[in-house]
Amino acid sequence: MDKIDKKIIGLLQENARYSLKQLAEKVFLSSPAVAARIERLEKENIITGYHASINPIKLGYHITAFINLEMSPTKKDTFYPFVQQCPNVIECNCVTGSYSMLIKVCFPSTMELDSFIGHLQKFGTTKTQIVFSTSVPHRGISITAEDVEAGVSNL
Amino acid sequence: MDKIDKKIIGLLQENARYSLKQLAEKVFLSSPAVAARIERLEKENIITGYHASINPIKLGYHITAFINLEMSPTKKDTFYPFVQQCPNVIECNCVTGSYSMLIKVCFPSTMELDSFIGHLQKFGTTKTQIVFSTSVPHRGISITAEDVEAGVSNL
DNA sequence: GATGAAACAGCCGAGCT
DNA sequence: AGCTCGGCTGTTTCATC
Repeated sequence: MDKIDKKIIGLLQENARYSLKQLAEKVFLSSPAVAARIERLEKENIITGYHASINPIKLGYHITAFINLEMSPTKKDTFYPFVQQCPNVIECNCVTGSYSMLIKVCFPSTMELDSFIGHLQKFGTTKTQIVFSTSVPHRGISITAEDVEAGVSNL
Repeated sequence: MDKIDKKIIGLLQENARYSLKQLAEKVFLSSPAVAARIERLEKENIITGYHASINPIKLGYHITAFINLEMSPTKKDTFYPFVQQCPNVIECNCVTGSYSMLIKVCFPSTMELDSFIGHLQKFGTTKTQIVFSTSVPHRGISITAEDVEAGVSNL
């Protein structure tokens, strides 16, 4: 895991559809060398996937919200399969604090969100925050050369 | 925006590095036809990008947390550039409720997180939730044929 | 990790439905 | 208008060094 690996990762975070040749030019290596590095990064589970980002609003999903759910741990066995299969769940984390699950969801309107929260009552009590605007859209952790040298962020 | 477009979007969400030919086979179209559709979806800002997902832990970022920040709106002008340039900020949303900003961050350890929260005090009061585990990793809104027909999620 | 050849995929134009 | 088919170009992959 050297500087070139990090550069490749950075480039693939920027645009996962760069061709091997394009990547090779940018890191001053040959295409086969880049291909081998990417294969290794995938095998080591450093790169876990390549995903298209889509605009939920253009698909009619106008409401994004974060739901904090206070749930007794005994309910996990039914809760986890539920959130995993629910297409409106964008992300779900188990977090510290009394509101133990933090769930990010997307819905066409507040009506469907309301209905979803209703279903969540089965699992525990909820506290919902609807997003107004997004100043930083979801992105990967940045791994530029500066960060590497500094070890931590440039606070 | 028909069923085939949605299928293509779904496939690119699953793996953004599928070749045009692979996509073409899966949707029973020719590669040029798929290329034209993708170009259109990008131009219409339905597809906003293609990004590699990486495992933060493998890069030494062991702590992920959500920070709720209660901030007076007058501080936005300095806060927005700050979070946008900070590489540890994975996502930042303006949300309803008294804790107006919800910030997702990644740090090597709790030490750096603590230091970051210290800096945030300039902007307002914070409430932090550290992530223990992730039951649903960040994913795009799913747009399968079933969803399209149902209009909403299969609750 | 580089190079060169062969296989493969992508691109552009013409013709079709 | 949008799709397919053909050929040319560019890209990936494999063998060799």
